Amino acid sequence: MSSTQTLGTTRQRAPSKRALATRTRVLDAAEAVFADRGFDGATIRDIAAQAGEPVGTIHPHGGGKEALFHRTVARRAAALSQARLDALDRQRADGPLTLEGLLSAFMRPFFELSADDPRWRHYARIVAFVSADDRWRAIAAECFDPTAEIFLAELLALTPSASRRQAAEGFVFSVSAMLALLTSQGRIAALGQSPAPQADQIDHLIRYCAAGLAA
Amino acid sequence: MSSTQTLGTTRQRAPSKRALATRTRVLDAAEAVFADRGFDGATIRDIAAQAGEPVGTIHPHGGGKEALFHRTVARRAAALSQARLDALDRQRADGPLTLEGLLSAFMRPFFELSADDPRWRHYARIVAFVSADDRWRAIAAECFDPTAEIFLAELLALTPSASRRQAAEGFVFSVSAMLALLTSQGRIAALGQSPAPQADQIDHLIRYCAAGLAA
DNA sequence: GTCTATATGTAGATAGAC
DNA sequence: GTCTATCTACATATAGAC
Repeated sequence: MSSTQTLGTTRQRAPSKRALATRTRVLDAAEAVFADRGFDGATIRDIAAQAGEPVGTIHPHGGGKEALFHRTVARRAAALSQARLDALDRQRADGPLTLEGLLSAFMRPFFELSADDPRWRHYARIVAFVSADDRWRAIAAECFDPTAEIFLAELLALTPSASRRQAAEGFVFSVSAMLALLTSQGRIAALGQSPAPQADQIDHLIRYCAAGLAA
Repeated sequence: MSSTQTLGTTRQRAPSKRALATRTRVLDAAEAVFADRGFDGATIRDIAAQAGEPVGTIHPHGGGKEALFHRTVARRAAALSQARLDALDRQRADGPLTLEGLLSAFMRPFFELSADDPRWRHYARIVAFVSADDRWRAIAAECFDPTAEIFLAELLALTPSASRRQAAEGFVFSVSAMLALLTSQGRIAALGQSPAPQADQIDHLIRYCAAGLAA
């Protein structure tokens, strides 16, 4: 490939391929470090080292630590939402929606992506942080609430005896259980005294949440 | 009251009343600041300011930031465990133990203490941090696992068809739902679009978990 | 035991060369 | 756009006066 500076007439408006690649590496590195240490525990230097980039490169691409965190969360949010909504459509195509089907559409895509790609596993931990800490409420509202509203509306339709308030509580309980399964494998293994196949765990999670929501 | 230095024959082995009062204030302040900002976000200076003490006073009482965090978690752990075990005994006295009774004994004491005392509310947030982050596994193992084992054994007895592994998963799901209710009031209110009386929420939580565990 | 002052390291951010 | 070198601020921790 020729160098990027000899392209002649092309204006330098759009980021070059190389700049885009750097941005991706910086975001991947931020994802890994934020997942491992949390927002306050992570340092720009750690992220730069993980990305194999000099420290100064992080700021042009991230725009400060908070903005970098925001971008890290936002980057995969649309893909995650789309995977969930696609799964919901597929459940609907299979017949009338059930509680298990609804939960499956919400939860399974996350686990499938995490199984395929370690970066999605990092992302899952970051989602857990964002969901648990009111400090990131604005980010959660932007990235996750729209999809949550859709699933909550379906949940309300499936449990007509529940108030919206009760449905919201049950939804939050279920999401917290899902995030616990994604992030607390260590504790589960310690208490359970044996490793478990992931597929069984997910089936168990969905049964657990469906029964709880039905109650 | 007379000053502490004129007591004559008493050796200065045991901490003076004043020192004990300072220690209590330092731990209360640490509890509040750790709960608000997390371990990495909290600073010794914030804790000192909250306690109304000079910065240097924190180290003699806490022995470093990590040790101070450990002491903060450990201080109320015994009282919490005892409250849970007492509640379990009371449930047993009322007749054969049920799933709801077991969950009630584990969860209600925490909510009752939180309702009475804002410091217990801070403590609840810290417990959530410790439970969610593998970094504090050793502290969790020391402070919470012994009681968790007892309740897990009762749970296994009540659900004979479940393996230990499944019981442990269900237990972790239930604890995460409980902690979500303690820490995510903001998100629940936002999704639910109306405030909820706490008593109803706890009843709902216990019904939800009991149904999930029965599944 | 309590508090003041300070040592030491490292954080986030930026200015300016390439 | 990329990278080097550096600035400023504040973190934890401690040494030593009271």
